[in-house]
Amino acid sequence: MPISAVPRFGAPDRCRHCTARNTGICAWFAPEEGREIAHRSTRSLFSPRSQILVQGEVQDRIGVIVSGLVKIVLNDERGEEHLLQLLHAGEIVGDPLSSECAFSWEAATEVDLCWLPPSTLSAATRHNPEAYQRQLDALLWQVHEQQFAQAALRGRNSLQRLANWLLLQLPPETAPAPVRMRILLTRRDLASLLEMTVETLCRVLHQAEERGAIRLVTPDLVELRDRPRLRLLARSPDRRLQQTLLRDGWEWGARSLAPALRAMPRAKLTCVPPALTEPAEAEPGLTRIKDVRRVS
Amino acid sequence: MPISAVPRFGAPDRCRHCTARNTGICAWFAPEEGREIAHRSTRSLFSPRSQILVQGEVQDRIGVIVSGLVKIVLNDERGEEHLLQLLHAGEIVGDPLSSECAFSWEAATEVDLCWLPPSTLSAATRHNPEAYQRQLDALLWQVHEQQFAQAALRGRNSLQRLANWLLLQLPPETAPAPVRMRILLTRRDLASLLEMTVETLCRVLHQAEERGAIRLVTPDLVELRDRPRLRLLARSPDRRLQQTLLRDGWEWGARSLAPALRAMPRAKLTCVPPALTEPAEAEPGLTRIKDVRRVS
DNA sequence: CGGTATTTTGAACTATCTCAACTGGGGTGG
DNA sequence: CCACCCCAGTTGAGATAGTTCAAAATACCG
Repeated sequence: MPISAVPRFGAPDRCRHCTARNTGICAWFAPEEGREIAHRSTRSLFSPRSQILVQGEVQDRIGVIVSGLVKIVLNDERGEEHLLQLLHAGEIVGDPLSSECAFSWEAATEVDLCWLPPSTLSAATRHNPEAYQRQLDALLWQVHEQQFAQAALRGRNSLQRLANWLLLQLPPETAPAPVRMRILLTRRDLASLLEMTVETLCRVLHQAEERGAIRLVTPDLVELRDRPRLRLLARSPDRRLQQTLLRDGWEWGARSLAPALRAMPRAKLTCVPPALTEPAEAEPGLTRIKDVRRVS
Repeated sequence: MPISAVPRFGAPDRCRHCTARNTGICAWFAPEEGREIAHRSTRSLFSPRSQILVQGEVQDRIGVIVSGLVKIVLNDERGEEHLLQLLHAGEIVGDPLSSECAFSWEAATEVDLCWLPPSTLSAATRHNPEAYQRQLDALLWQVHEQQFAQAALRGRNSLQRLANWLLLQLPPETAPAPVRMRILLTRRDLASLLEMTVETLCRVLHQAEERGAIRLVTPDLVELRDRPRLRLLARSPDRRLQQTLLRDGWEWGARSLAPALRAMPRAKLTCVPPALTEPAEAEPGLTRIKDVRRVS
């Protein structure tokens, strides 16, 4: 079913150089088990818009994302797509619980995927009690992540949702001067993720630019201009309340919400090292930008 | 902190007659463990609008809902409340992972809660490998539930969201003629859950009545008039998804296969036996209705 | 280059929100 | 027992954020 999948030849020690070997499920296994699994796993490449698992079809396997971004998509009967969640390197594609996919998994960027044999999970946990604990932690974290993501959409208008999302993607304050990020998602995908139309996303993006919070170097390259202002855009639009909330509200957000929120949808934008982007700006050839994207 | 909490005297065999003893976490323990836990657990009663755990405060314990509905509430910077999720009998209040509450847990109805000692969970799973599997299943289901709930809000207008929610609360097609349900949530809470204002909820509720899908016997008592029409109003984005939700939700609820699986949005309305509601309609005195509510 | 897909802009339209007033049940105190 | 108040629920009318449809501008690719 994955039309553009490109199966790679399997090597026993494939995992050794895998970038995902220390993250997520791959780190749960004991060394011997790891080798066994390495033998039975297969790798696939998916091109940007291809489907990995299709809603409604029967799945018999799960995969680990080695690189790239994967969308969890809900298709309604009008043909509309709803981007529910984004998955990053190290996270799991597919649903270990049910055999029939409730959603589709699609490649948002180019995706390198490592398929594990169907029974891997249960086998690993059977022999390795510690894997249980890890799996539990991972799931608990996922629940949290979902709750925070959901919370981030509530009671906010479009501009606030966008600003909030941008803030979450940004590198920390300590990053060197020209903070830049590449939006790896299409407008369509990002709009769907943030619960708005492409048109609204567009307007709101330029609104954030007009208000001096960011600059759009190219449609998919964002430069941070004024972090406090962006932070302001992400919060309450009500000016009267804004004042009072700058004291109390801030503490609130910082204390209870921020830690887990920051962990949330990172990497939908990817931070691009200044060294690589400078020349791209000097001569904004698009081939250059594509190269950068491949490198990162 | 729970102002209205009424601690009950502790009895060693308290669990024996507990309605939650076979659901959720309580079913995970081995008999001996169960007794040990029974000794160390405490019960509290919470009145409808009281807080059980407060966002931002440190929690050192988790509780099992014996009866009643508990809201997971997010307080944003403006002081607005956002109802993220509802929890039912047998489900867990509090977050086993982190010590500081990211959300508030509040009683939506009268709530009977059983507090477990902090280390209960880890202790149970340490001695009982099967508990791990159960915990995993419960969590996986919770992830599912969240995704479905989120999906149900997407790309739908207010009327569709309400109709969809009503459908999920309804007893199965096979139920006897006058299908009635009591809305246990206030308009405010339900509106928050469905992402709309109270006013919109009200209009949309009466819109569903005008279109002949339901009838509002009293503000909080709904009678199903025309299920297909209601389904039409919900304009289900994906038939398959809808079916999965309905089928699984009910089976799970009825048979209590996997404890946490009953977690579905069910029971925000409560199905009222016709025998009890008939007299209430004949003479719609509110005292009568209150009695019914207490009984159910 | 020329063609196609994506992004951006424009303008009319509409669902939902906001504010404000009204209702009716039911609890309270005289 | 009545008069009163209070609060959840309801209804109405104006304001508006966001959608929809349509078209221009720009990016992308052979």
